[in-house]
Amino acid sequence: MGCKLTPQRIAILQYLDGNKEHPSAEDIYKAVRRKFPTMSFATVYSTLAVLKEKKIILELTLDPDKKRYDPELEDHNHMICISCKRIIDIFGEHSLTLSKSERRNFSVLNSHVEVRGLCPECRKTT
Amino acid sequence: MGCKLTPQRIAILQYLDGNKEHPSAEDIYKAVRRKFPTMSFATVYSTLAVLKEKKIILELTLDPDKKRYDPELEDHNHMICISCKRIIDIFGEHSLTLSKSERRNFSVLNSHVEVRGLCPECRKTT
DNA sequence: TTACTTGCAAAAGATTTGCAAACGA
DNA sequence: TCGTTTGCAAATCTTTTGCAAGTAA
Repeated sequence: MGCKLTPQRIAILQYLDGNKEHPSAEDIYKAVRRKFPTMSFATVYSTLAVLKEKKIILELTLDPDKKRYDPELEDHNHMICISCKRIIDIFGEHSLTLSKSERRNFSVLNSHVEVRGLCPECRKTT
Repeated sequence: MGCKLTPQRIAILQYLDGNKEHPSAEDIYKAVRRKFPTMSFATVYSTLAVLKEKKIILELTLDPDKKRYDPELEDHNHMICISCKRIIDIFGEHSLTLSKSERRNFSVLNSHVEVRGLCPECRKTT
């Protein structure tokens, strides 16, 4: 993988693999600490930094409170529930029309749609 | 305006009016403190909370480091330079196709496109 | 072996809160 | 006047960093 596969990193990778929850660093810390009681936040953050750099996971910024992480690599977008902060993947198409000067001036790496709203559960409650 | 128009709030509003910089709370604090040397962070944050709630400004979450604020109320999207963190408005059209079940389950309040890339200045340098 | 990684604690940075004094309506 | 707002400091929360000890390759 281009970096040392320590047991801690393997545990984090296993927790993230196929995970649709878009967990925060703390969620990951709490979950993985069950296997590794000595696991520290520093290790979680440094592992996330490595995985992010190697493009094995995405760091999401749509939750205003904290960063969330996503192991889904297929191109997709997200919905966030403004009430419970649950994040849901969206795989539909999306398009954005950029003006000529925008396309000329800004070199685009990627684009991402954030949909804000209420999830089914919170819609019932409110 | 439905809340007390204190000189501090007026100064913050004036600083934000027509501002295309997408300033952070600290940017606003530094700028407005020139007029009000006693201005505190607490006042900036509480004013921003009021303006946000009254939908007079938008709180942007696309800068991973801190929240940024935008007085532009017309529907638009944003580009962020991953190098210098400059945020630029985009007024083009955008569309996102949601599946039937997505539309049925999630009540959408708004959607927003974040484009990541390099701004003209940073593209030259890199 | 050895450079990379871990774990702890402390630090940093952004944001929030408690509360008494000040003030706009 | 009176309820809201300010300003200060302290607190909170997330994330980062320094460093000695441990470990994968």
